[in-house]
Amino acid sequence: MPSGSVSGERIHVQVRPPTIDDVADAAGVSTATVSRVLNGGRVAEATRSRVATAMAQLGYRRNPHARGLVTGSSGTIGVLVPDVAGPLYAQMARGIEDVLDPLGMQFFLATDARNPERSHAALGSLLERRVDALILIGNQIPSDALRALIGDRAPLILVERETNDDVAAPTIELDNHGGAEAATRHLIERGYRRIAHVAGPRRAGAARIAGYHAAHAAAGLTAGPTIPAGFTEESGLAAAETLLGYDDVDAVFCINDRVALGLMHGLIGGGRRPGHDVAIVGFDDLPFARYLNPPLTTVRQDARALGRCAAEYAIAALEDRSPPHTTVVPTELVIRASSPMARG
Amino acid sequence: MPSGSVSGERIHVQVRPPTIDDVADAAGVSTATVSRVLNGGRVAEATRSRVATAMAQLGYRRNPHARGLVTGSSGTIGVLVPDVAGPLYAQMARGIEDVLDPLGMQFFLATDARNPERSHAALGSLLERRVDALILIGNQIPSDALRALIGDRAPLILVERETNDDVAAPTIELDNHGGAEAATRHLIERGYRRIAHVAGPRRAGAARIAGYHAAHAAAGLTAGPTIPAGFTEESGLAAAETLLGYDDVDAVFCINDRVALGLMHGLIGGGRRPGHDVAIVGFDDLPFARYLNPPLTTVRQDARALGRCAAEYAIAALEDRSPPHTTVVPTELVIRASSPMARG
DNA sequence: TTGTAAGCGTTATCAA
DNA sequence: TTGATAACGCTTACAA
Repeated sequence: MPSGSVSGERIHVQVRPPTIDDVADAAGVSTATVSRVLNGGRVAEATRSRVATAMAQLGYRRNPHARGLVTGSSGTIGVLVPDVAGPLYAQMARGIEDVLDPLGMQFFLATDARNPERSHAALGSLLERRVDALILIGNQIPSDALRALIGDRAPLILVERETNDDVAAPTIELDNHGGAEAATRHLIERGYRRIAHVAGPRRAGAARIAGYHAAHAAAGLTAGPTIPAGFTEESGLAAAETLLGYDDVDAVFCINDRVALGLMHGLIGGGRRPGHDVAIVGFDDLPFARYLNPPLTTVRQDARALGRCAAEYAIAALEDRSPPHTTVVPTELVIRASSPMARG
Repeated sequence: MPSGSVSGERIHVQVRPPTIDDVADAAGVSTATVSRVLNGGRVAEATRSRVATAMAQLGYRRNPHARGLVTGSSGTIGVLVPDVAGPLYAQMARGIEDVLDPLGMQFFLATDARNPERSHAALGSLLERRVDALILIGNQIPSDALRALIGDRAPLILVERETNDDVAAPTIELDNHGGAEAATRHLIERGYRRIAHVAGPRRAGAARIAGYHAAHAAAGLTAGPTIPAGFTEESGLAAAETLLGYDDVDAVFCINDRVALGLMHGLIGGGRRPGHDVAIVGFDDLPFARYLNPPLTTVRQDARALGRCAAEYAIAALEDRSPPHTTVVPTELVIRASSPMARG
């Protein structure tokens, strides 16, 4: 015998969420009819509204598990990024959300921290979730391993892939070469003659190095020193040490804004004035760039657009419209005070 | 009659992923046994290894939809953030991932851009996904609306809630008051006597204003002007305009680093030298802070730890271990060159 | 220790 | 236009 409820007592019952059966009962129709209302099938208007009322009253939400079980799809996309904390990756995620959200789709975000082992594990758990498609950003898994892992489970979209072997999948890339070339050409046009490059690793880094050289070649100039670095302020700071050794360098093109920031810091510490003694150009146009002292000339990339593009391709692939094989997203040079006309 | 396969032809068949039945057949056991292996039930070692082999050979992955359907849970947590692109939110997401990943759980990230309408919609789609728990970051939905929407569907964890009405849910907050007080006290101790505050909106902003006043009160000083601003460089720049009007102000405590950056930029533009004519303190310790010129004194917050904490509470709630009602995460003052000893 | 079988909440195929 | 009903792939009593 259940104990009587004491006045003021509040019994917490975990209520079972309403099912399609509950709705069908409430509306006096079959579950098939409710399902048709849900999925936009042919239903008499009167019936439809009765069902709609019942759903609203019960606060019905369809169960995605049951739905996924029968349809074989999850309405979900898996996104693998190197690092959630990178502002550019966050922007890409935002772009992906821009297109998924209106479609009622969501995405799982996983990170691999550029670690191959972690990469495999993350991809595994994404596939485990039965994502309908996969967007891989800055990925480094070799193409054969990728294929072995993914097979035909889900269409694949690659963004800024970091290896050179070809994968039979739509790829979206930033115009790293063009951006670097434009940045370097800008410095040349402003009268700088000894332009160093603080370079980044991997594929994107290599493309920017190539662009840097191309601009020199086009102007009939000899490229300056290339100093290898990473992607953070810290490695920019380290590059400054090296650069302070060259007193003929009058401009530096940096692999990105964060490196440029570290570099500027180091140069100032070494008694050189960015924007006066030495011109600086970055890459990315992070929010802080225009507020630096001096404001940083840089190559803007629209990471959000990249994300949007990737998501659109993913949707296209799901709908059997095959997306283009390779897309290159343009960059834009933003000129600020860190690269004035050379005093020469 | 199916046409014979032509030599060299490659027929692309969308292969049905292996099911638990396939594994059972391959291993010569029942599906129940396979399920036990999967879920760590009692199985003879010999059987277990046979099943494991079969799973490996087939490349079996359990279907989360079927699983979710019967268990009633999804192994998934919903996270609602104001804005994916904010570096701090990204760090929180990372902290959440830190604890979810080892548990084989994943999270859905939704954003509301501080927009109430969007907030409801995002929460709806998260609930639609049948997330097992919900982490709301910087949320502004009034408590009654929140309860109406969520009910008992999922345990709720609140991080840095931005309204004042109380919700019966575990809440994690940054020590905004303490951090602001420490920053202001630091300026006072360094000999500054006319300290302005570039303030932020909402609850966190109010707590920091209170901390700023508390430090003044404790020192028997009168607080300087408080200039309302937002959270970006742009509003810091605008605040600089105002501040240039006060020539007695010798130090500024800013709501965050981005605002401090904009402010410094504006002050320099107005002929005042941060770290010389005027001391500056920020909040957050974003990566760029220590590389500014001068390096920015700021209040570090460990957003990743906040995220970890939230995820742990969510897990605890799922396991019926009730998490503490309110947790305040401490901050740490990081002293750099933007706040030297006052010359006075 | 293992197997049998009954759901879980949908969608989709038939008939009516 | 509607309604039965059989999957979908898994977990979990209950039996053996």
